[in-house]
Amino acid sequence: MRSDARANRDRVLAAAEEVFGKSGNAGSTEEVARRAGVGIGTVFRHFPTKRLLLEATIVRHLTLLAETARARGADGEAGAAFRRTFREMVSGAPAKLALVALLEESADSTGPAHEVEAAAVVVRDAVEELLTRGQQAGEVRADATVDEVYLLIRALTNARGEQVVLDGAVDIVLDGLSPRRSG
Amino acid sequence: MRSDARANRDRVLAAAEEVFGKSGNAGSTEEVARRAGVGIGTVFRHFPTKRLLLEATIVRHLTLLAETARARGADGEAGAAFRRTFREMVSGAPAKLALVALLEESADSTGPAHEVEAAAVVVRDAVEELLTRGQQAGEVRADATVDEVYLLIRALTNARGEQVVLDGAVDIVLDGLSPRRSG
Amino acid sequence: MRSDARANRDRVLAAAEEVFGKSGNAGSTEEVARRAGVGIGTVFRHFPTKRLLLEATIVRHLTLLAETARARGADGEAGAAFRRTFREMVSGAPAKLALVALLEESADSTGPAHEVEAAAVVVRDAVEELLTRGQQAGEVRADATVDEVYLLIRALTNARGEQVVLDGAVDIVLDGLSPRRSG
Amino acid sequence: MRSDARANRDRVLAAAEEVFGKSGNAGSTEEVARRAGVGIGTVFRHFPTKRLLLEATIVRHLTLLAETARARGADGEAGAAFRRTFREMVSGAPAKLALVALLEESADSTGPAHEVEAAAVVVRDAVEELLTRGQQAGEVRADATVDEVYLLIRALTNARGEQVVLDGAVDIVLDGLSPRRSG
DNA sequence: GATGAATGAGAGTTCATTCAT
DNA sequence: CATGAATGAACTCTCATTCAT
Repeated sequence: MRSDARANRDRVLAAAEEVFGKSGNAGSTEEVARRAGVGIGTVFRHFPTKRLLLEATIVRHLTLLAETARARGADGEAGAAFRRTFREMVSGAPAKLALVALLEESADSTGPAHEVEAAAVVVRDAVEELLTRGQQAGEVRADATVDEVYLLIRALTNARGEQVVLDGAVDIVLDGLSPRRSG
Repeated sequence: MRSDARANRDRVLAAAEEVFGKSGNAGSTEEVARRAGVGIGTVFRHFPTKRLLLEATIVRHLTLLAETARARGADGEAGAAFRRTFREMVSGAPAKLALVALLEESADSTGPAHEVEAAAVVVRDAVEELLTRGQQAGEVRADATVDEVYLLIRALTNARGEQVVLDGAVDIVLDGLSPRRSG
Repeated sequence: MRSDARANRDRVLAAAEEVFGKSGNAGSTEEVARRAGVGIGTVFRHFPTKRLLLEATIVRHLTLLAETARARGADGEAGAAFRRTFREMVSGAPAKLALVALLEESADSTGPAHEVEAAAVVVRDAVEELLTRGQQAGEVRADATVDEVYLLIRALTNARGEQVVLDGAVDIVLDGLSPRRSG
Repeated sequence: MRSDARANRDRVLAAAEEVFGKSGNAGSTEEVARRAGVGIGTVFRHFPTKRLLLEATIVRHLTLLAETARARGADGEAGAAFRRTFREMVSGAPAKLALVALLEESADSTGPAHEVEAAAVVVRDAVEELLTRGQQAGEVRADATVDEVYLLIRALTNARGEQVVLDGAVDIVLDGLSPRRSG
């Protein structure tokens, strides 16, 4: 029955990403169970508290994000890879990075767990690698730091608005990240 | 006793801005009452539902924000005024514009009330005026739209991070908003 | 200023009869104040608890009822007077005697106050006089007791239904109260 | 655990009948839970709003009442069956039919739900059948309508008073319902 | 291991009552 | 005396968490 349990765990996590991604921390554990097609007890067997479920959801998402970033970064020219990945992280994962912000609302507020921080570091590292390669290729301004780029990604990820407006805003930011003229 | 009531109303609003600004919609009305130093009944006398309290808090904040923007915009040279105001809106009002996003989480989800939308329009108008004047002075890129600029402000306002990182990110964005070189 | 106070007291009582008559004990004291056109403080100055306001309302109503009964009873022939009064008490005072029942719902449930019982006794006495005179005139069955008649009045007073149905039911009861054939 | 749930549901309904029968709509759901020996959450799991609990209580009571009426009505001679059932409905179910009246007090006041109305119709139908049979047997006055009889039952059901007085009042009413002499 | 009924602390809201003005 | 703002206990309802089956 090990595979059943594993399958249930995954369905719960997928359901949790939907629910928390849409309704934030206000999404209920029962809603997660319903969408996963399991009983509420099963959710709590795998994730003993709501907080842990939220953390696992975030870790899962960040891990997928980092993998995508690495895969994209391997392809082709450095500057284009950086910009493509920047765009994808912002547009392709709507409201998901926002999950991280939810942890801060969480009652006990003991800050993100180690596992979450570790996963976030992996994402940051992926961004860093893309950024560094872009800068070395002279396609991204040299004085931009990973922290700044990562903050911009997070900020835009959470922004709500029409797609065309968001795309325009990303264009502006990427222009700001292009190499400076004189010096 | 009218002045007492008015004073209490203001204290409640100030407390609500703190509480909702920090904990989002998850912040409790009781916490607001506690911070305001009044009984729970007093909060509900002034704002019959939590939703209305949230809306009043947002309107108050947006109104102050618009006033600030207009005051700043009147001073001096157009491009500098635009950039100064952009910076102030992002840095000076941490996590406050985020309040607007909270309305979407609100249970009934009937969208923001008219008063809130009206207040948001006032802010957008203030931004628009600054943007237009900056563009006419040739200090801001001509193809940037208000919606894009407003989205960037909102996105950065909600971003969490160290002040120095945030400042750097704003620099990047303002660079992206500077006039394009050759067409 | 004594007359002002007296006038306010009366307006409050009249408002209370409306409110409690319609909404029962669920009617709020503030609603009473609003209808009376006075502040909530004024209501509590005259009637220190809701319970006392309710009792005073009932006493007022019962007193008026008894007066009406006595006035009616003085007119004309005994049997007709009895029947006319019976009808009027049932139809003319819809939902008002029901107020008495509300006392039993009242939280502390220490039973009706002495004043209320005294007023109820006056009503019962008025009914008794009418009944006795009707019986002495041979127009009402001799074996009917005051308690039974009074219970029938109270029961029908509280009954909800269309007027024509209520009238028919009263006819049936009055037939039951007419002298028995072979007795 | 299905049988436990069913048992709890029934205990809650029985407790609700007690509480609402005695204190009306003012009776609290917490009191119901206490009497049923379950947690407050259990009550709300079975009946998501107080209103629904009230309705279910009424439906249950009316259903039992109709069943009793039909069972009694099948036995023996028509006039006796009518009178026996009339007595039982009035005496055997003290303060319970009154529950129906409570719905009108209920906040939203959207009137009784369909289920409640349907159950009430069943009771009325049972009364109608007994009445018609009694009239056909010449044991009940021919001009009495179901509505009138049903109103009398409801009125007397709600009446408070000593048993012996109530019995006497019922005797009077049943006399009023006996066939008219020279009609 | 899975299930879902039961639990009860906590949140929003109401309202009788008090008291400063 | 009148007023109405302030108070807080109590109520309805939600939801994370537990546990018997």
